[in-house]
Amino acid sequence: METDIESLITRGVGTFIDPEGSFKEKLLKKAQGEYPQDIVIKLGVDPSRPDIHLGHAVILRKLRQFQDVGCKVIFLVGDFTARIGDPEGKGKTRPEIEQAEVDKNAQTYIDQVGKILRTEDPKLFSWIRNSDWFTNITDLNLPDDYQISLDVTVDEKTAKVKFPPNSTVGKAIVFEESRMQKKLGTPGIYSITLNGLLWTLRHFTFSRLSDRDMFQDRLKGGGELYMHEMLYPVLQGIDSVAIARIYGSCDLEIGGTDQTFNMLAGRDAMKANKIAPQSVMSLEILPGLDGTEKMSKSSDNYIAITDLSGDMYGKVMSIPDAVIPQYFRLATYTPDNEIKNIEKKLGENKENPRDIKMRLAREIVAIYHGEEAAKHAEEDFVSTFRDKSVPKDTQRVKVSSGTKLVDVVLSQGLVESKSEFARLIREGAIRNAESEEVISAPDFTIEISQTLKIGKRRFISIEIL
RNA sequence: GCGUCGGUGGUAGAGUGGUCAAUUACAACAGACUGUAAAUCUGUCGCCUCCGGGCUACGAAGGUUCGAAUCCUUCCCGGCGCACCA
Repeated sequence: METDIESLITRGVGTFIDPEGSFKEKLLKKAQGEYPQDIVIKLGVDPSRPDIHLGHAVILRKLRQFQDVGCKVIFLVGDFTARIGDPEGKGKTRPEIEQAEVDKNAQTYIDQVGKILRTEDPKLFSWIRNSDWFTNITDLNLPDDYQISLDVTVDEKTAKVKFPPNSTVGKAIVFEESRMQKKLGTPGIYSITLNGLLWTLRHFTFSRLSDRDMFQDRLKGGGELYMHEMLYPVLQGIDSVAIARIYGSCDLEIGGTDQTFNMLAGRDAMKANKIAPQSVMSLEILPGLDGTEKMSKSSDNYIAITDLSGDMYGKVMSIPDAVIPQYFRLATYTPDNEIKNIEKKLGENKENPRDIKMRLAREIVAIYHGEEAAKHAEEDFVSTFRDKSVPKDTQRVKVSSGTKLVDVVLSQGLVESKSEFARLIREGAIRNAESEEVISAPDFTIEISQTLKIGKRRFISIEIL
C-alpha cells in the first residue's frame, strides 16, 4: 500500500507541494481506514469544455486513483471567473439562463468524465460553480418575461403570489433558489463580498502576484497587465476557501504545471482566511500527437476520450517514438518498473518500436472502450495498414445503379467538395479496395457493388439497391 | 481623448492600382517509400464548371477608377506612444 501511495504522489507529477507533509499522512491513514473525515481534492474546470482529451485525462486518472483510496473529488466549474475573463465583457449577467447553460455543459462534461472518475457516488464526487459565491443579488438581471412566484400561506390558505422578475423580492427568490450550496445541504450559504475580497487581498502583495512568469514576460515585452488578470489567482484561491467552507476542507488542489502559481495562491488565500492551506499537485503536461506541443484542442493534436476505438488506436500509433515512454507514464496504468523496461528496450533498439506503440495504443483504448474494443481496434489497424485490407467497421451505403461516385462520396461526407474529389481522382487516390484498381474517370458511375478506398484511411462500401 | 502602426486564406506572415485565388512557412490532403497515420522525397491545397471559363474572398460599408487586397471616406477591432482623470 505504501508503495501505491508513493506512486500516487510521484508518478507523472511535476511538483507536489505538501510542506507540512500532512496530505501524505492523511492519505496513508485514509488508505488504512483510519481517517474518517473527507479528503477533499479540488480541480478547477472550464465551464465550456465539450471534448475531454487525453491531456485532461492525465489529471482525471490521477483523481480516479485518489478516489480509489477514498478521497472526494470536487469539480470547481469556473463560470464566474470565465465570465469576467471574457474580453467581450458582457457585463450583464442573466444567472438563471447562464446557469442552465453551465449546468448543461457541466453535465456533458461529467458524463464524459464518468468514463474515468466515479461520478455517481456523492461521497467521492461533487461539483459546484464559483458563481455560487461570487454572484450577488444585485448582479442579477432577469428577462422581463421571466415568471417568478412564491407560495404564501396565510391562515392555512396557500396562494401563489407572482413577482416582477427584477423587483427586489423577485431577485431574492431567484437568488435563493439558484444557490447550489443549498442543494448540497450546507449549513450556511457562503458568499463573497467586496469586504471579504479586500480582507483576503490584504494578504497578497503586488510583487508576489506580478511575479508570475507569464506576467513578467508580458511586462518585459512592454505589454499591458490588467488588474482583473492579476486578481485571477486570488479568486481561484478564494474558490479553495469556499470549498473548504462548504465541504469541510480543501486538502489538495490538482492541475497542470501551468496552474502551479494559481494553485499556490490558493494557499495564501486560505491562510488569510484562517483555513488549513491546501497541498498542491501539478501534473506533467502530455504532449500532443505532434510530440512537441501540449495536447490541446486549439492545436488540434488531441485524442478525445470519446474518440471511437479505431480512431483512438490510430492516433496513438501516429505519435513520434520519442514520446512513447511519456505516454505510458501519463496516459496508462502500466506499472512503473514495466515502463522502465520499455524505455530500456526502446533505447537498445531491440524491439520494433511499432510493437511497443501498439501495446501503448491497446492499453489506452482499453481504458476508455474496454479490452474487447481494444483488441478489435488493433486487428483493424493491422489489417488496414499492415495488410492493407478493409477495416471491419467500414461505412456502408446503398445507392441505385448509375449513381455518380462524386455524389455518393460527397453526400457521405468523405470529401468536402467536388473540387477535392476531382483532385483526388487526379492524384490517383481513389481505388477499389480489393483489386487496387485506380479509378481515374472523374465522372465514374457506380454499376456494381464494391468497396472503395480514398487515400489510406477513408473507406466506403457501396451496394447497389 | 490625441497621435501612430496594423486587421490578408486553418495558422503565422508577404503583397501596396492590372501579370493576385494572392509569394513563403507551418498545418492539412494525396503519391512514393517505410516499422505505423513516424521520418524523408514529390505533388495538391477557395467553390462551381458543359474545362472555355464563371463565382466568392484580403476587418465592415460606401466611393474613385476601364480595373482595387492595394487609393479615398466613414465605421468597427487590435498593438504601441502620449495626455487627461484619480
